[in-house]
Order: sequence, then structure tokens, then C-alpha cells
Amino acid sequence: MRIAVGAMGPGRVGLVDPSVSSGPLETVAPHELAGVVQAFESSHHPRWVWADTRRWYPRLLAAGVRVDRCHDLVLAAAILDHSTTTVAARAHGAGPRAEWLPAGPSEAGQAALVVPAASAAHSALFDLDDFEIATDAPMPEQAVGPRDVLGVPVDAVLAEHARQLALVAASERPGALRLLLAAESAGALIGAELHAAGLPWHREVHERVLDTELGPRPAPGRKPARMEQLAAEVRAMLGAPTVNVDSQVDLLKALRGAGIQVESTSRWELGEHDHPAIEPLVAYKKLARLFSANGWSWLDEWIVDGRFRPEYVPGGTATGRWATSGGGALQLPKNVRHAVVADPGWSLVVADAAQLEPRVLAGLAHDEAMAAAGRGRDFYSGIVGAGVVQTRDQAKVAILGAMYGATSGESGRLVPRLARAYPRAMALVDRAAAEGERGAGVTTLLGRSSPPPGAEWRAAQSLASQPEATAADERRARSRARDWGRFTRNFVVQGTAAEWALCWMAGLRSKLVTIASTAAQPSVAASRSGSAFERMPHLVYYLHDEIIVHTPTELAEQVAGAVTDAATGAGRLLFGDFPVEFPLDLAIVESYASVDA
DNA sequence: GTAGCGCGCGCC
DNA sequence: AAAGGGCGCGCGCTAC
Repeated sequence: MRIAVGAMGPGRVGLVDPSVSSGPLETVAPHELAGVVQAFESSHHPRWVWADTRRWYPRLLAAGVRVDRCHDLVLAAAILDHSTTTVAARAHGAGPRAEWLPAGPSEAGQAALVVPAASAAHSALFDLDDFEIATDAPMPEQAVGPRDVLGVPVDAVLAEHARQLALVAASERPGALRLLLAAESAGALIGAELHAAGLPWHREVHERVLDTELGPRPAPGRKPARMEQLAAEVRAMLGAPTVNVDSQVDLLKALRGAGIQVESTSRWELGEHDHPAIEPLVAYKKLARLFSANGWSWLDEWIVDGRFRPEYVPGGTATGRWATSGGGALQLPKNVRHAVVADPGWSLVVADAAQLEPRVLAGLAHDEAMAAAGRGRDFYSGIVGAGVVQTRDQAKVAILGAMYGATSGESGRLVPRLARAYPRAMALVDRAAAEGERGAGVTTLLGRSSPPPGAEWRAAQSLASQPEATAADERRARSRARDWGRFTRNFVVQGTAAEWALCWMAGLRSKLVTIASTAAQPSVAASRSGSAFERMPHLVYYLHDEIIVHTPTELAEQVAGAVTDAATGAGRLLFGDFPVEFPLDLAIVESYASVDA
């Protein structure tokens, strides 16, 4: 069954079964919600229907309540209202179009659910008066802030839910969309759980890395001595005693003044020149990056009680990959991963999907030859083995070039060989690029569609189509068109890979519950991850094609099996019997840094 | 004083 | 090695 949750009268939360019209199952005060949700979870195992997981779920987790399934209306709306597979359904007016825009950051912001002015004023879905009453009324519980999402009336939740189900049913591919919405919603639950659990982080280990690389922590507002030394060396070598090496403009001038003809100060370009200033400059940049991005200030700000808790934003990018906010969680440098260490008696199961995107492409295109190259071995070596290119590096560059739209360089030169060997795969990405170049949308396997190009893009195209357009106008328009084509080319692959990863994680998450409930528990040492997770294996990190599970060591082998099974299951869900494999690089370790990258 | 932008660079 | 997709963040700098 499904249970919708939303505000019902001032200061009350209503739980409603969408399939019956005879009034709510319960109405409760917000502080009673967790207990009631837990009771229904045990007795009915419902799919919870709510506006926004990022607002509802953290308070449940904080109370130690975990739910299995939900339907996140904000995330689902973002998919359904833009999918090319619902164009006809939307045109036939399956209910008025209610815009459920994603909300801002859940913790600091306390922003209200955004209701766009156009629909808010007269839409039956949002009765503004109810909204105001519900949110402005004094709340009995501290946890419920003013203008909180609890203020979305349960009637509005029910109406939007009905509209969404109708869109799915009337879409071109209801089965795929159902899977996508379930996976996206599971991702939303996982995102909240990742934040609640946190990534185990050893401050002392991190500080040791900083000390080794940077030396002792400098006084506030100062740079580490080692950086100062390198900067002085750079200034001396450039003969520019006052240059600020942190200023791109300043530095570029000084480099040119010293006869180094560079267009930028980026590392790769500097590396092409031979000058005594370059080595200390590159070394400086490396240290500066560590110091400012993951130095002592970062530790002070982000590591609390031995956990790193970034905020995950499921569905945060156009392709369906997640975004994060805070702490740079998508960019943890390899050298600070030493600090990711399991609790005593616990282990980390680290797994990443090997060459996920090319495998997804093979599956998407039903390219048997390409799938065969990845079967039972390293994908790139498989391409070499098939005689397409000579070396593994060439295979890698060629594949990346095909998926990203490389036109020049070695990558661009190798792509045609790939096209001859794998014509179906190449045709799929070429078609996606062509759609983008003419401004059309493209769609992933499960139904997520690319956004339309922006106003600036359209203006450039229409300018170029005028009779008085200059050659420069036309060049610009073609260039913009190709840029967008590279985006849509990559979109179908990256977006479908994100869908695979969601299915992988969702499948794994439910297997972890099974493991926890069947394992002998009393001997397990509690982790420090909080009540909902302290005795069960749980996900602690996710990065596009890589996951980390924190587990009691005695369950690690079982967890590893579940991770592998979930990967196979995800492949089945997306590609059925098509013989494309998704092998993992998997390790059971104490520290994240022990994993070969 | 701060909002917004470009750069550079970390990750996939 | 090459210059091609997606991100977030800190910095310096400019414009307001």
C-alpha cells in the first residue's frame, strides 16, 4: 500500500491512504510522527508518498526510524514534467500542471517548498490560505521550523501524486518510468541516510597527512612555511619580487615577463615549458590546493564526532547524477582518503563499477561486439584483444573520445577505428549528438530527458538563420550547436549510468537490511554512526560509480556478496538478458586509502 | 561590503 | 597524453 503524508490542519500531520476517500488513517502532532511511521512501516510496509524526502526523512532518521520505500514528489515531478516520454500525456492534460520545484539545502535554509507564483495563485493543488495557516500556526515541536514542508497540505500531496501516476500510466514507457521513480526515490532515502550515518573519519590520520605535506599548522591567516618558501623561490626565479602567486592575472604577467609564453597558469600548460620557476610553482600549487581545499580549516568545519557528513543532493544534476553541497564530497583527493577508517571491529567494503559508462553504452545500443569486449575481463584490454587498437591506453582514450565527442588529438583520431568495430554504439552516441545540435532533447534508458538549450543558445541559432547573418554569426552558432551536441551525446550515457548506479544502490540497500536481520547480532560492536545504523551494515559513501559500506567485520564477506549481486541485479533491471556485464573492483579494507585506484 | 564571475583543480 | 562530458569549491578580482 501507499501512505501519503502532509499537513492536515494547523500543527497536525495527516497520513492518508490514497486508494480510499474515507478520511485519514491518522492525524498526529509532528513530534508523534516518527512513532506512527515506525508502526505503519512494521505493520503495512507502505511506500511513503511525500513532497520531499530531504525534508521529511532526516527527522525520522534522527528518531531512529528507517523506511524502506517512498515516492518523492519533487524528484518525480522533475523527471515527469521534462521527459520526452510524457509529452503526449502532458498535452492531453492529465491534471493541471503543478510545478514542484526542488527545495534548497535542507538544514541551513529552512526554506519553504517553492510554489511558483504562476500556479500558486489559482491552483487548486495549493490552497495558499491553508498553506499560510498551517505554517504560521505555532508548532508544538521544536524540530518543526516555521514555513516547514510539513505545511504542504496532504490534499496537495494526494493531488500531485494522482497527477504523477496518471502521467506515468499515459507515458510511452510506463514500466521504465516506474522503475526510474522508484530508483530515484530510493536514492533520496539513501542520500539522507548517508548524511545521517556519515563517513568515518580519523582526524589524527588526516593531520598526519597535512603535517607530512605542509608541515606544522600555520597561525590563522598565515600560510604554511613550506608554501611560503616555494612562493619565494618562484618570485626569485621569475625575477618578480612582488608577484602574488595566488593571483592568476598577476602570475600570468610575471610568467610572460620571464619569457614563458603561456596562455594560462594551469599545470598542464606550465608543464610544457622548461624554466627553473616552473618546478617550485607546480609544487606550490599542489600544496596550496591541499591547504585551502582539505586543510586544517576543512577538518575544523567538516569533521564532527569522527564523521564527515556532506549533504547529498540526489537528482542534483541534469543527467541524474547526484550533486553534493558542502565539504567538497565529490572531490575527496586520493591523499586524504587515508583518513577514512572503519570503526574498531568494523570494516569498509569499497566497490566501484569498472568502466561503467562504456558498458552502459554497449547495453543501451545493444552492441554485441562491444559487450563482448567487456565480458569477463578488463574492458579496454578486451578492445585491444579484438584488434581495434594497439594499447590499453589507446582504447581508453578512444572510448572516452567517443562518449565525450572528441574531435581532435589522439582521441579524435582513434574514434573512427572504434566506429568501425562498434557501429551500433557509435551510431547511438552520434544520434544523441545530432539531436542536441538541432536543439532537440534526448532521453536515457529509463526516461530522464535532457534540458532544452538556454535562451542564449537559441538566440545564437536564430541570429545565424537571418539573411543578414555574418560569417562570424554562423560560426558561433555552429560552435554552440556542437557544444550542445557534446552535452547530449554524453547525457544519454552518463544519465543511464546514473540510473544503473541508483538501481545498484537501491538493491544493495535492501540486501543490507536482510543481512542485518538474519545475522547473529549480539556480538556486533556498535558503530558510532547513530541509532538507526549502529548495529547494521550501512552505506557511508557514494560517488557516481563507487560505494562504501561500513559493516561489522564478521559480516563483511556477506556484504561483499550483496554488493556484487546488486550489481548483477542492476544490469538485469536495465538491460534484461542482453549479455553486458558489470564487474566490480571490490575490496574489504580498514582504510579507504588501501584501495587501488 | 558583497554578489557574481573566471580560473584552476580535485573527483567521476 | 590530449584539450572532450558532468560536478563543487576557494581564490582573486571586478562591479555594484
